[in-house]
Amino acid sequence: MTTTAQHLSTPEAALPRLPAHEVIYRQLRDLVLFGDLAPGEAVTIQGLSERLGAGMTPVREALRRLIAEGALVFQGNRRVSVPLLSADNISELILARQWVDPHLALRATERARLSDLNQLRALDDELDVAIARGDLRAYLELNYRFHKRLYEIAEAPILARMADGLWLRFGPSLRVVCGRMGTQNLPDKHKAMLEAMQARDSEAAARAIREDVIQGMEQVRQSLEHSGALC
Amino acid sequence: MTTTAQHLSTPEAALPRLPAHEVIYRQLRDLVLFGDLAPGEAVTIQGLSERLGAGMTPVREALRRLIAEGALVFQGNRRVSVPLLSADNISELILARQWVDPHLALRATERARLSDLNQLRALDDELDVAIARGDLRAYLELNYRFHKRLYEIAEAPILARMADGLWLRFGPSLRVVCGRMGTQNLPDKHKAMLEAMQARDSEAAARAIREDVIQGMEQVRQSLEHSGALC
DNA sequence: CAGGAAATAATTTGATCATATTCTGGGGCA
DNA sequence: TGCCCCAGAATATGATCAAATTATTTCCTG
Repeated sequence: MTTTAQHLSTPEAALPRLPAHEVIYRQLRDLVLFGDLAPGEAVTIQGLSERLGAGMTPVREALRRLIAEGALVFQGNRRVSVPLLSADNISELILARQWVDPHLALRATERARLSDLNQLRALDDELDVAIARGDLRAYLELNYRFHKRLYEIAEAPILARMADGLWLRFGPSLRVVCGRMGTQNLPDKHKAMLEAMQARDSEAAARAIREDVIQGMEQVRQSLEHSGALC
Repeated sequence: MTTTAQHLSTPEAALPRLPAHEVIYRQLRDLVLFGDLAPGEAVTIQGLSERLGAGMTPVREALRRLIAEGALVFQGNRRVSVPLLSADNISELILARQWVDPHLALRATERARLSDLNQLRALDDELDVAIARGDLRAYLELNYRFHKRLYEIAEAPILARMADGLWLRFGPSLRVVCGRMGTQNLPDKHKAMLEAMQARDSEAAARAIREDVIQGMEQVRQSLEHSGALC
């Protein structure tokens, strides 16, 4: 019904035919990450199976993976849903990100090559455009890709996966918050970070990212407190 | 709410009939965690399916989950295996554990009740017995359960899962190292930690755990360096 | 006679398996 | 040595069975 591009029509046809469960996984992951599945919203295996036009085995595998990553929770016996964050959860996330993100930024600054810096700048420019347009979805996606790229540059796969996992947890709430406040008053610290990176001042880069993280996460926390337990 | 029909009070009488994929997952997890699957060792879906006497669908799901947690890697084409740790990987693990574990110990100290302390002490006593007997497998399992229990007491589910995930990554190597050096010269800092917890000195507890982590992980690192890239 | 609660019937969903299909790697043959 | 074919492994589907939630019915009480 809803979904189109089921098969064959991969954007880059040259890619080696990746398996269905992998495709499903990425689709669901994006759905969670960018808030298309709201926190608390429940999904069923068979429902997704029909919605995505795939068998249930690939869907099951994708779900297991996402559950293992904390993107979904296995609510009781029969429900899988996007987790609702409690105030304590938020505190944990803030704490964790306050540690990993700056650390990765530090490493990234030490390792970044010119092309890396250019890529980050390009992403940040696109981000500005998205903000100016008030395009929430693009904002969320570009903001994520900016940080994700930073993780990759750091060349620390284990820490990067930790950071990525954290993102999966607060992504849905971020959408809710931004949808409520608009994208205008979300001044990120990316510019300061890029300058620091260019100057090879890794400490400053780490500090900038730390501020960026705190700023964003505190906004989530406050929005959560105001709107009751639901976020 | 809806369900409360599960009788928690009956420990072994009414097990809620665990699904097969869950059972398989736990079996494989223990196999990895305690080094029964050596680093680098490859597994096949069909092989496990026969070995564990289950269909391949549950095995597939369990594998996806473990891969998502970093306990196994999807070796390119057709092999799933326990990851080999590089020197860089070890450094990342040390760094990460040096942060999470003390933090969880700190929280645990603030929250621990008398029964919690007694449980930890009991585990540590069993641990001493295992060391005295030279029972490697028991040592590994009890050491893990000691730390795991600590994580639970801290009541920080997200951080606890991060710490648990890290454990899955170096577990196999720990077995290799201990198998090589014996259990005798592995003096842990658990006693100091327990004392600090009892005195409600959370800073000291965090410090003790930090030393425990560093000590253990550095041993892994050194053993890795000596024996080439394989660990 | 009406309202509600408990029991039961029905539908939905999850778990598992047997099987078909696709793809990879290796061995045999030129 | 290099190419092609085949065995076997992994992927994916639909069917089947079991469990649970929902809907319905019935019976009891006020």
